[in-house]
Amino acid sequence: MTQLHCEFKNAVNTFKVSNKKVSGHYNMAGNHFHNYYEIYYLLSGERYYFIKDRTFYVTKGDLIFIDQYELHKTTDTGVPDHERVLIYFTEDFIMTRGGMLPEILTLLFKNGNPLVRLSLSGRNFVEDLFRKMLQEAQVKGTGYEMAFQALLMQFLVYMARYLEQNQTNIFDHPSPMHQKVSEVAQYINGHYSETLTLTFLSKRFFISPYYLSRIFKEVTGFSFIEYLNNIRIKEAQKLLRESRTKVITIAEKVGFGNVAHFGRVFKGITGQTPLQYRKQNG
DNA sequence: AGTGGGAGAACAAGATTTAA
DNA sequence: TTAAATCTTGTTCTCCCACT
Repeated sequence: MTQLHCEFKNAVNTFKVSNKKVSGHYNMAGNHFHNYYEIYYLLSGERYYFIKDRTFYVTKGDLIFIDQYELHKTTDTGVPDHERVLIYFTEDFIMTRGGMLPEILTLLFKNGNPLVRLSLSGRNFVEDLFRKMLQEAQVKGTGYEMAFQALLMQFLVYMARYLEQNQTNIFDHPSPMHQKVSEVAQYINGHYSETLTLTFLSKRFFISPYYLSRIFKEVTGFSFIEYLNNIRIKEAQKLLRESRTKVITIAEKVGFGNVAHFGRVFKGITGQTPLQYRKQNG
């Protein structure tokens, strides 16, 4: 496994670009939603990418745009070896100029279709930009942050125009199993504030709980409880940021029976207590 | 010092996940 | 599919901190 990894960070804005070649099979671990925009580009190999409530089959030359706070995870397709480019950036990193930027970000990241399958010329163009970005981030010459920002802008504008000209395809679920799990995930997204158990869902979707548990993990990369908790904590974070609601009330609103448990899960996922999070982000 | 919101530890009961 | 292993959750109790 080879890896190049560059990061720039201060209090206000952040970007990060990395290039990773993975030999064999790999399933990611760690943070599964964050306040960065994320761009994932597959140089070679194939992956499944689960985003929010459905799985995309990603192959060489595909781009994925992941919005802020969107739950996501890549999983193995069974085919070994892949190489990808990953770019993260915060809104502040790029929002320093006016123009069309908010519209472009909306078009690319909030259009309901995270997967873009590029033409050959499109691939050449973006791969060239990615190479330059990686080089800037690696060499860190004078003004490299600005240079990186300019390259990122160029990429975003190119993609916005690309999407305007090319019909965005609606991609099929990779298999009926993926579709079934996607339905369950959609249900969870709509009902996380209620009491949800695997048994309840398995009855509602006519699958045995054991089987559901297994395919859910296989498709999403999350166990049922992990997924549910991530959705709940994501919403709790939003409430902590955007309201003054008491922690105990937030815990109830997002579906936790008691605060003690809410606090435990919150810390497990974010590494912070709810109030620490509010202090930092509220 | 008293009060209330919040964090967290320990434990038992129950639910989920895994291996066969 | 099942049983066993493991993890999750609710309860309760203690401690901490800010405020009065």
